[in-house]
Amino acid sequence: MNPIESIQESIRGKIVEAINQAVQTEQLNIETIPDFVIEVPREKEHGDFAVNVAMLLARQARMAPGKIAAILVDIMEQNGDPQIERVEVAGAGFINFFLSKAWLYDIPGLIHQMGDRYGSNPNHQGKVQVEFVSANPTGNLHMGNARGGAIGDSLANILDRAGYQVEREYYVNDAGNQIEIFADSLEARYLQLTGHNVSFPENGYAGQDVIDTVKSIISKYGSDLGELSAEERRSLIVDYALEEKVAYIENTLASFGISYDVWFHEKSLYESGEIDRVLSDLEEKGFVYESEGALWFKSTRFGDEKDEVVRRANGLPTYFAADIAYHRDKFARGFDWVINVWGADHHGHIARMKGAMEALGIEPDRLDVVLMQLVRLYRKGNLVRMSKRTGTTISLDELIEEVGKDAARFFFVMRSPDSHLDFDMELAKQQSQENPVYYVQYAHARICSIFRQAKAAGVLMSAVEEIDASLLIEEEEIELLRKLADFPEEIKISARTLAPHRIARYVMDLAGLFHSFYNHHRVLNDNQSLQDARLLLMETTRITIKNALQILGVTAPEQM
RNA sequence: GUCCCUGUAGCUCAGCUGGACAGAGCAACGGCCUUCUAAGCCGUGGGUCGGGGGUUCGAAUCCCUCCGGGGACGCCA
Repeated sequence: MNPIESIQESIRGKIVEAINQAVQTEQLNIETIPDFVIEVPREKEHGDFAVNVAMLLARQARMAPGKIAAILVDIMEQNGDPQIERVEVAGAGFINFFLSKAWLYDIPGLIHQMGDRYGSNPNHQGKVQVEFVSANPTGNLHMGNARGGAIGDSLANILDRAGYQVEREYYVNDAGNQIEIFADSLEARYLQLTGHNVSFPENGYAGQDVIDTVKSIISKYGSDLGELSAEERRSLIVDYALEEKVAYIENTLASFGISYDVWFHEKSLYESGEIDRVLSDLEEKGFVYESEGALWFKSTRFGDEKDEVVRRANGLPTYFAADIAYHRDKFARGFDWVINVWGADHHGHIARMKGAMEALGIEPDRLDVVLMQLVRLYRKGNLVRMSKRTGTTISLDELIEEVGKDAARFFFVMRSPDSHLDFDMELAKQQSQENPVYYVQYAHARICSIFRQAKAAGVLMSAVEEIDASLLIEEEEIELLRKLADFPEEIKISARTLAPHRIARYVMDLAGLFHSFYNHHRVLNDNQSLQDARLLLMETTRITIKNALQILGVTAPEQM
């Protein structure tokens, strides 16, 4: 149920009807009705909804927009409609609708009835997969992964509420070249720590975490794996390390409020032969060629800047080859829509990935990539360079430890993915008005507090059917109702534009309207029926705040 | 050099498929607690929407160009 959408559809119908009547009575001479917009004006004086159809018809009808609008308004006035208080022509030819408030007063009952499902729209169908984070299991999760986690998970929640059947997936890069390098690094550390004099590979993973992992291997298996062949020892070490890393990632993300439906292992694509298969399929279709000993995909055929290697001269497939096989597999699993959340540094990968899908006969528009810009960390107003070398890097578990899950998740989705994110550690930790997370959570806690007070005073809210919501006539009440009604539409737009930050903004606005109401009017008072109406307003505001926060992965505390 | 993102109030950002005098939070200044949590509210000031062209009845939004910031251009992932 989407109140705004219903109203817009109803207005659309009235406009179309009026146009048709105008044509029939020869007041208007047009061929087609253009795709007009029903928008919510910024200014209240411009009504509840405004329609721009008269401007769009002007050229076709060879008539001034104002005149067309006047004709349509005239017809609509004659038709009459209890839903519409008045319609008027304004500005350059806008048709402004002023509605009767009846629809607003239906909102609380609707929300109360839907409860934690309020905001959900059943009007989208299909299976959609959201793949996000997918950090290499060779190191810790960093700020970029954290942002990807927050965006991906919220996006999945939004799509779920928009009616899609959603699966969350993590792609574990546990095969290929980098894993060989990872294994080299582990092996070198193992030998070093067990008293052998070996050098560390130049491009190896030099971090402390690799050393820690090796130490735990030694404590578990001892410092002498001499029984094993070099090959067996290597695979034992790397398998152990990967398992440990994946478990770490899974635990950390779980404490970030994220859990996946599927952990897909790149290794399985090698084992099943899927990579070779996809390469030979591409070969069959003539989309690959050999050059300098390597096999290349003709991505330039699909608008990419240059072709891309899929199999190296040494015979090993590249990451790209595995990714093609992986994405074909996603669609083979029946997803209608596949969404990847990637860091901006992967943008060059998009064109060729879509090209590869096209080459395989998969409509490339079914793949969407949400590209997110980088995160910059600030401490006390100073930019902290994220450098592993100097040790200033902060991992996701450290971040959660320092600022808490709620603040971190909220901050990461507060900005559009397109926007570089400045993460202010001090602000995230601050428990004050400067911190938007607390502002929203406080609104929820305040409402809960009202109900605690009511209960203590022996006050109970009447049954919803007996409550007269039309007693809510104060400006703050009307604006709150209006905002509550927007929620399903907000989710719909967020789903369409893959924009979780809209929900963060929405809930901040909603909290603001609540606080304003709270400071102007009392809920608990001696007017029983007004008190009931306000209690219902509070209850439905609370539900909506909670639902919005749920989407963002932020808790809604009952007390603060 | 090519491609992607970005440039909106002192700061951080929002502005949905172009729409009516450009918004929010913070910061600044001034008010509001004997009544449901002041982690709150109310008010004031503050912007050539990077510059310049163009399309349009209408441009922060679309196109071109220039300038600034970030990123990507590997037989790495």
